[in-house]
Amino acid sequence: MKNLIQPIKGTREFYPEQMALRNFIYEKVRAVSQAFGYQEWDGPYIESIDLYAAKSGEELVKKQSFVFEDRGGDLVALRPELTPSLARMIAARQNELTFPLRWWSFGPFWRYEQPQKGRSREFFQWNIDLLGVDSPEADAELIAVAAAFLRSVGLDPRRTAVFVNNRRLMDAQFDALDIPHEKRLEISNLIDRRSKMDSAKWDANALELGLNEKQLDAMKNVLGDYDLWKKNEELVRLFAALEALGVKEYVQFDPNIMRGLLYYTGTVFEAFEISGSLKRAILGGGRYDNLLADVGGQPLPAVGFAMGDVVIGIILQESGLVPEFHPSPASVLVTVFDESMLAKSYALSSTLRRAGVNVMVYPEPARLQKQFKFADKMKLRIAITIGPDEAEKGQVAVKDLKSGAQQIVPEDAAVEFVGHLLESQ
RNA sequence: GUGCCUGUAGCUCAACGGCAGAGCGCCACACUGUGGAUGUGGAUGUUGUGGGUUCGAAACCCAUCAGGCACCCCA
Repeated sequence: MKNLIQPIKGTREFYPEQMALRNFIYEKVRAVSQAFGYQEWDGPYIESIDLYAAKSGEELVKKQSFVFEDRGGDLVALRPELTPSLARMIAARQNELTFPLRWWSFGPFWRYEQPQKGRSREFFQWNIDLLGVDSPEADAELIAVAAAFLRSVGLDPRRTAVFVNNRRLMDAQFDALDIPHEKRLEISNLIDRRSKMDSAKWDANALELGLNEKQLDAMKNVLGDYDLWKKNEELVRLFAALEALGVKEYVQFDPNIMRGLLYYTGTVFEAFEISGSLKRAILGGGRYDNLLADVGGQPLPAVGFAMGDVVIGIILQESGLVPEFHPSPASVLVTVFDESMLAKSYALSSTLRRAGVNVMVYPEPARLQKQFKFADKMKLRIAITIGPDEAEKGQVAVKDLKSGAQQIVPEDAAVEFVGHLLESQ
């Protein structure tokens, strides 16, 4: 045991129970995506480093990507995000695709980070994007998709919320405060961290970045003004659309949401658990209208978001929202009484399978006690035994493991009897 | 890359300089044609690794590896 080679730091091992959670998230993601008419797609898992160097932030490419040299000497990266692949694939077929385009994807990504709660180096991410429409209503649709997902997994508005802001609105505030353009990125990053820092320290940092006292006070007024959205026509329309879409109770305006990524141009949003142990975004996204042109395509407006599987997985578990784990997909165990009964047991299992029942056969003769214990641990519904007594009369013993009742039925009636038992939940 | 914390049985942990233990789980039996409950018994460890201090180290010191948490960044 001590000599096991350890898995690579930050990678994920999905034992059946974790796999069930991953599949649960995937199923919910798919259902919501399809409910809004989005098409599933995927890109390559490895890409040339150049794809990211063109537009992703330096941090993401240089420090957070798994980069290596292939046998031809080219630098390739395990994809740290999907949007550049999306932009390229769309640009390559821009004249043949039918817009507006609604695409979603769920697949693995890699980032070289320090693993900690809510963060691993290998993770699955849901990406969903609407391309070709530039309107607050399109932004609202994506936020509605996010809210619909939260609702579908059982997270209600008391527990989770989507916080919305708008980059253009904030830029107008920066203009009004005479904050120079070259400082806005750092100040935005600082605003992003505001909820995690104590206020005195935050103030000190802001002054250090070059704000004067007057600007700092005015900035704090802006960041505390939760009615600021009423001054922005885009946000007024956005909230009207959210109300019509039936998700308004999930959404709040918050001027402190900035988001680090450089390419956002308008609406930005992030979903959080309101009172949980985790101060990490469940999902985040926004409008990015310049990206297609940046990678060499025709200009194309776009809005989308991404959700990692790690944070939502922790929240679902901590909230008790993960469905009960069923160790085995089978509902029936056919026991093996002894060597001479092996063939009969296999034959019965085959008959049941052809009738559409998921069936396991105990793989060797063993004490029935052991076999029933196994069936119990695997949470199977039914155990069937064919011993000498049954075999002699052409019968089988069917036991309902939930009620404990066992019934002897003719062999050729077994399929029907098992079917009834399984239907009776 | 920086800081703090933790590595003891399959799991959760105790022992904090003096014989390495408990609970859960596992296996067997009570009960050789039937699971969940109960009882009895049993197996499992180079105490992460390497070195040092000491009559004596799981414990103290150094190094190293691994993990967790936070910073950074972000899904």
